[in-house]
Amino acid sequence: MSQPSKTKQAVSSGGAKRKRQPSQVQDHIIAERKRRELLSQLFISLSAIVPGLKKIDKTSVLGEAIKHMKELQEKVKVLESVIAKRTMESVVLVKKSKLMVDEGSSDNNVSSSTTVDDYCRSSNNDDGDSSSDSLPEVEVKILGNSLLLRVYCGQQKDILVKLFAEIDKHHLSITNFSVIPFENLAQDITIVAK
Amino acid sequence: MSQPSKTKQAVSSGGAKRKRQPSQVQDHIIAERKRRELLSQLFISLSAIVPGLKKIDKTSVLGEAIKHMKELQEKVKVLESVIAKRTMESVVLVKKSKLMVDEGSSDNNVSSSTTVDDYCRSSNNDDGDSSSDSLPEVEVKILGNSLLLRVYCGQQKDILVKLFAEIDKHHLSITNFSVIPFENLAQDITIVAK
DNA sequence: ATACACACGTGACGC
DNA sequence: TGCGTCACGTGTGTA
Repeated sequence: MSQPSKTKQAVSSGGAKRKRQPSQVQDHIIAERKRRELLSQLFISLSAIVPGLKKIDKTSVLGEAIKHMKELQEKVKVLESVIAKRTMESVVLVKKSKLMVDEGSSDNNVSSSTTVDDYCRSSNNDDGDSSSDSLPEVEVKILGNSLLLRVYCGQQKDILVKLFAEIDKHHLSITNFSVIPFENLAQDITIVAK
Repeated sequence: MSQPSKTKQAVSSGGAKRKRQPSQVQDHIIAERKRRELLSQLFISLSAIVPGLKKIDKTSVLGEAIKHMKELQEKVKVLESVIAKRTMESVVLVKKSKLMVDEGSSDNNVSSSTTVDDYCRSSNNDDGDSSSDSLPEVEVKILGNSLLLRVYCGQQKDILVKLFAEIDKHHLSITNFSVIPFENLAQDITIVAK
């Protein structure tokens, strides 16, 4: 710690520069020291959360932090898009299931790309059952070129025509069919088509 | 640019300090300058990718960068777990609806079912679960004092009598009954009793 | 010893 | 005016 103590009290002439008093200089030193210490600690904290850090240079830490941050942002973007796509599929599914129930009859020209696995996913809820509000339950099985469709739903009257329309839209012919009422509240529909 | 030119060639005695030659001092200055410039640029780059930055202090930039990086990592973690859960559900679902697709008859009546094949394959060679041994699938729903029993199984002839015996054992009377064959290999039995 | 990295004190600029 | 921030040159330690 050198204290040059250049107490230069300039006169009022040309290139004069006011010198601070020693106490202020000391304050300045202390403040700067504190600032540096804070910065160093931040660097340490940063290097702690950046994974796979070979060098602990400030430059390396900053560079790797930037790189990793960009990767993270890109990753978040991708993951969010994946989730969005997933939920989108789910929504499409629910929509497809709902169109059997609702009389809204929205435009359903999605018959090209939606495959049977979509139907399978449509009955996805939590593993525990117990939530009877998510009717109808739809289940699809495939064996050879036959398709078994089972629908458990409430007692809407128009659900059968919608189901048949949907089946017909996929150019399937029904080979077996059964509808069983359940306590005047629900019904279990089983269809085999090929 | 001051050149003190303190060429102090110390002797080998006590507190001697070797002084560099002027060119080396200059190199040192230049090198340090370059290092600082690089660091500043890194700070700028960092502040560019950290969103919502009010202050552009070095400390603030570092602090916000750390904060944001932690948030990103946590977000990635959550999103990945969500996706894992989603795909898990998907696999469980497909597994639950054990549709068995034989790769031979890919007659495409049932619209393109390639994704179904994929899912089935990926879920079938899972653990050593003998695929068709988990039949029959049994599902029971209870509504009021009625009971809906659905059995999906192979074409055993004795399963019906066993089912009826079981139902009779619980003093239930069958009010509705349906058995639907499925491709000469399986059958879907639906019973309502009360 | 060459090269790099760091912390320090210090002058300067802006609010 | 003072307080906070920055960049600079420099000394020192380490590989």
